[in-house]
Amino acid sequence: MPPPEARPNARPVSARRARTRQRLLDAALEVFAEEGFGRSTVEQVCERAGFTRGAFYSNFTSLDELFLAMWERRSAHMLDDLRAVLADVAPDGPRAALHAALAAVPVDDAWYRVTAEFTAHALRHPALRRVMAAREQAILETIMPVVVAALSRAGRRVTDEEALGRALVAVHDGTSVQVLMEPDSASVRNQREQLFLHVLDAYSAPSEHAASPVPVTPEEPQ
Amino acid sequence: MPPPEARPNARPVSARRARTRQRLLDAALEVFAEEGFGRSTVEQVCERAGFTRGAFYSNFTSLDELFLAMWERRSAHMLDDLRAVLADVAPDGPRAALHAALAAVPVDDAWYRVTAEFTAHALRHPALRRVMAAREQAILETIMPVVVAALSRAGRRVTDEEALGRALVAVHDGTSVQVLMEPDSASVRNQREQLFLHVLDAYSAPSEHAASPVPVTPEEPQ
DNA sequence: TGTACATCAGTGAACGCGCGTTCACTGATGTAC
DNA sequence: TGTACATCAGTGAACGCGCGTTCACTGATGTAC
Repeated sequence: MPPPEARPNARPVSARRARTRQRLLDAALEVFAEEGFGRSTVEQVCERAGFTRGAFYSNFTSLDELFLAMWERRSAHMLDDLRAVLADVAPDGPRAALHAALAAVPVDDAWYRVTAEFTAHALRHPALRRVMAAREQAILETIMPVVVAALSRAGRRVTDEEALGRALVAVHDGTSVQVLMEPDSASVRNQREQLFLHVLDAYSAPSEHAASPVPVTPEEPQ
Repeated sequence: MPPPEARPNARPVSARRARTRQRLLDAALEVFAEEGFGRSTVEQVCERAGFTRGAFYSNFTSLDELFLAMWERRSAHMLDDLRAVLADVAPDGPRAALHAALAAVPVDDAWYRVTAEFTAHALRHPALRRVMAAREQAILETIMPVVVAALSRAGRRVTDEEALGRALVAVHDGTSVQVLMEPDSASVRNQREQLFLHVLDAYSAPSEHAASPVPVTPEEPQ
């Protein structure tokens, strides 16, 4: 039976080594967020993590590899959080589910910067593009059952699941920048939420046997 | 009367100098798009433009300054294109206006990468953040009158212009990545267009005196 | 239109630093008995 | 539980390259007469 990580011929990773890797990965996120990926150096990451450069080369072959490892770990982690939150809080309908989801995936300055650069980088490298595509797929598989269920409880059925999923991701990405650019504006945050609700509405229809087939979109706040 | 560029004490820029600057700006876009901003060097930009590094320092003080100048020029140029196209093609209602606008702002791989990195960079530097905010404002002022007019011709009036404008920008940004990640997928492009139409619909209502107050969203293709 | 001179704009060589990458080493961790 | 040995994981010094930045220079452009 293969070891947990399923790497065929890999030696088991010692605890010390795992700690070192983790500290390098954490440092990488901080440095990349502050300096930008392209401007970050091996030296900076090692200094932040409290190691010499030799330690880096003993664990990774390049900054690119570290960047990818860090991004994958981190985004997998966020997806776990999202899953956990959605599993608990979903049952109260679309608005509650939306609030829970937005709380679970907070719009985070540092992470946004890193992901924006990773995206740009991925558009240049087919292998990374596949990584991003897989991640997006995982996101959709995580949220869509919950979205569908929450809408159903509100008396609405989803007309085109794929289109809705893509729309939600697009709205998330597109509005995140706006929130980050004007972090103190409550109206930007409200408009973001409204847009989500409008999209839920547009991609679902009243189900036939529903008690009260009302649209999801609530009174517009102002 | 101040010179065209309105720089108080600046000497007039010679034609030769203007050509050099322009070649450096063009080279910068190419190099930044290929290598990423952070990984680009003065040397690479100069080689691409056919100059020695001295020429660069005679025209700019840093790569940051070049990046900003290039981004501003380029995005101003795209905005001009958009304005021109919209001035001509708008009168046929929302769908035609949308098509015209999407054609005028093509989803361009190289430009997307550069803008993604510029955004990340701007989130780190308040001065650049202001530049981006001003650009966004200019975009809204350019498109919103046309959007409002086109909807009005379709018998609909906009309920919240600010919210609609922000929603359109967010949808543009968010769906652009998706199109670039799967450039050959017709359905991604269609879904992008559908989403735009849904948003136009959600943020407008039938006007009272309209002949035929129908929604903008057409039959769903599939 | 031609010549002399002044200023401008880009050249190319030089300097030095920061960093990537390597590697012989030492201290830490694990194992056998 | 203690000792001897083996392997692993990170250290730190060394090397060299690429690039940022400067600057004395030359050829290009403009101007006066």
